[in-house]
Amino acid sequence: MSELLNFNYPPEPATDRVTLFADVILPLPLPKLYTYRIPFEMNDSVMVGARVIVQFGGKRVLSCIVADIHENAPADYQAKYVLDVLDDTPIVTGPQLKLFKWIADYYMCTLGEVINAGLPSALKLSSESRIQLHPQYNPEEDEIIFAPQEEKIIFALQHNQALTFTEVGNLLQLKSYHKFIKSLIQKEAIIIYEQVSDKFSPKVVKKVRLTEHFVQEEGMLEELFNQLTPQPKQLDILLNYLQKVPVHQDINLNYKGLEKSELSKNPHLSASSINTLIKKGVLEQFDQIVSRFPIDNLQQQLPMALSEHQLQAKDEILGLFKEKDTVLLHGVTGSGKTEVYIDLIKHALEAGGQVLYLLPEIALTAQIVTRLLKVFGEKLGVYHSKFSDNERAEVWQGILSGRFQVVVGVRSSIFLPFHNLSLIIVDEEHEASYKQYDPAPRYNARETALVMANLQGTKTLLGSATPSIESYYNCKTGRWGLVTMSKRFGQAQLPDIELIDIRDAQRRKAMNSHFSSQLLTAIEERLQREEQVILFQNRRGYAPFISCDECSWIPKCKFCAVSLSYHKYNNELRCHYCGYHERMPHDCPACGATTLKSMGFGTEKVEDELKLLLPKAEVQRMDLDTTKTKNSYQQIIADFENGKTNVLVGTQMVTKGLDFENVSLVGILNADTVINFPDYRAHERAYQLFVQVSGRAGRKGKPGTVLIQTRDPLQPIFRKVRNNDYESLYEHEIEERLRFGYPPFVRMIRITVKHAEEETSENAAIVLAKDLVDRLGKQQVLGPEVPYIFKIRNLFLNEIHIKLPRANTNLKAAKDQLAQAIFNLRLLPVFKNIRIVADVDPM
DNA sequence: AGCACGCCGACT
DNA sequence: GTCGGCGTGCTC
Repeated sequence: MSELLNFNYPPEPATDRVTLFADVILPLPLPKLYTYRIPFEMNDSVMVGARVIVQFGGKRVLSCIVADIHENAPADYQAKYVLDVLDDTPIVTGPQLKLFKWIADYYMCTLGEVINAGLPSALKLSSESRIQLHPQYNPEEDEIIFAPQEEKIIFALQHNQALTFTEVGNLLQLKSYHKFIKSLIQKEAIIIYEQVSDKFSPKVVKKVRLTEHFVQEEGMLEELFNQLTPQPKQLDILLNYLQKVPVHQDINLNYKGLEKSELSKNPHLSASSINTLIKKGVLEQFDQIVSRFPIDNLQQQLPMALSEHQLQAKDEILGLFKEKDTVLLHGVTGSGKTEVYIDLIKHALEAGGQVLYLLPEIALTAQIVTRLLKVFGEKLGVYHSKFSDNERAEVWQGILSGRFQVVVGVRSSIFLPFHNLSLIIVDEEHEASYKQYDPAPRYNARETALVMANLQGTKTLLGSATPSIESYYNCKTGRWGLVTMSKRFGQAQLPDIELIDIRDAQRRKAMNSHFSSQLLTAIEERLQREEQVILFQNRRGYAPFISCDECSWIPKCKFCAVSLSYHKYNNELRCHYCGYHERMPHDCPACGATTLKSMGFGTEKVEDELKLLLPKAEVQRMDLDTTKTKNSYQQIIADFENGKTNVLVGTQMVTKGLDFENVSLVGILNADTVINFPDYRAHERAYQLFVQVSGRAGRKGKPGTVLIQTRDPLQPIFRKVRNNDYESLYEHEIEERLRFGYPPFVRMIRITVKHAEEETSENAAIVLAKDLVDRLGKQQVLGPEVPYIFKIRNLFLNEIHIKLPRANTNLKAAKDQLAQAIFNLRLLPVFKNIRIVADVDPM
């Protein structure tokens, strides 16, 4: 859809007496809604939740969402007119608008930012200013004197319908081309118009079918055969068509027709003879909108019958849903939670509602999608960040039209236009990736899901083998229901977990670089038995930093306060915070020595060394660097699945959702970096990570082994992981959180103050913190403090933490105070350019 | 977020 | 004298 839009919309004569105004959400980080006047003839077509086109500012034309329609004329300004309506039904539903509002309020961002994150950009419209020749301008007759540049533009416009501003710039090889455009407009040789194009285009296939009267009327087909006998090629096509579309068996099959490409891919049948048949009126061509999610070759399959434990869990969940809105399913890895979900989804669908099944990015794999497609077929929509924009828009429209009733998706699928949810599932509920950190909205999809469930009066099921402390606390206090599955599915047993003391191994000279001989031997054994191994190292790249042996020089990022990581495959030093990279120097830039040594180790080094130590092993690495291209992830998984690789080395990525039957050993190369992370959640995370990785070992009959290398084998967390003792982890953690005042006992807001000058950043943080103490009380404000990484992208950081007791706090009031304090700070001229980010419930 | 307006340095 | 740098402020 594209159309010319008149700039100054002329109001039509009043045919309808009511003057309506629309408050719209612009897709910009603006704090409030903007009010536009609805032209009378659009009174009936403008709807809340539909997109309209408006002019915003001097020339920008934007599409935006109507949030409200009313009759209150703005008192202090003249409202511009709504230019056009894009949708004949709302694309944002009522409950969604309420949810967006909640997100904006709770996470302290603007509605525009929520819309921006939520809408696939194919549903957002882009406008680009274009120029074209003035309709009244006649180059032959009108004698206007042009500058040479202007002549160039006119010439170009005589050969092109229109030019965008950028194109004009390129044409003239000039940045300052606006004056020529301005002058041409004055001379009435050109006009400017805004083209707004709707980028969403459903996928269309060309199909053909027999013209109706050949199938409707008796004997017509025989006659057609006779007619076509002299043209063997055309007859061939007809026979081919009838073979693939057996009209004689069922007349209705003809209606669906056959893809044109399906016919022409047969080398004997040429496209031209197909076209001849179309011209003759034997066949007719038509377009059909098709799904971008083909489910061909997938047989609908009934889900496996639930085991006794699964049935029991399901019944418990349904029982608890009668009294609680939220239930946590705590099931050990391999206990078969997914089957329970599938069963519950079926149950919810039968009740006639929609279902949202949330998964973290790395857990949403082809494996799980295939499994769900087999059960739910065309009813299933998949929403993944790797999908193209059109595909995402298609899921959006598919939910609105009722085509998709189940959606499996990542964090951002919480924004989809559901209107009739009957169940939300949040799997791997503890995952930190449900929280978006940058940019705004800094929302947590798990929390947002609970709010959405509440808005739509439905239930939420959270699932995890290692629940977050906060969620478990909610169960303990009785707010949520808790269902536990403690048995692994089938004969699968929990893996045997062993610790390897690195220090001891070093003393005994039993370390081969980063591998203990125990781990190496174990890997070799598996290779001999043709079993597979997963190795986990929580760091990508080759080495986290390098250092000169002579002078101890360490390369640092120019823009961030971090050392550069060494990536061997492209011989680069790279900053993991801003992406800055440079070539690895040959010798030390500080002292000239050729003694640069890599320190520490990442996945790349593990892969490298393992290949040297075990030359026979097929080693593959899976981390951010090896999964950048579109299909690389699937390829790595496929190679591992069919046994082409024996050892998979990777980061977090290898810990989630992958089920490989042949993996009998999992190795954790350095557990200490995970445990000693400076954060109140470090132990919780470490426990989750170790349990999740361990879960990859030994499925279906074979008990697996997990080897953990550590310098501190007495660290209590290992005992808890070995004994699968979540309760004891929880008891310990919740006590600490109560004692030191952390969630779930307080709500935290992290405020980051950023400025290019170290001192200004610090001063602003001090002033802000002081103001916050006055407003909220001394107990509630911590800091400011300089974070461990004190500079990112050339901005110096300072942090303030606000802790609001969960009980007896007016959260809204506190956030208003915070917003006020930030606003006031900016009023001071020194702090004009200060950037402040508030992160509610940071992870 | 853009995009205009506005006030200071290096060029025809 | 102009071009063009980006600081600041507004957009219904």
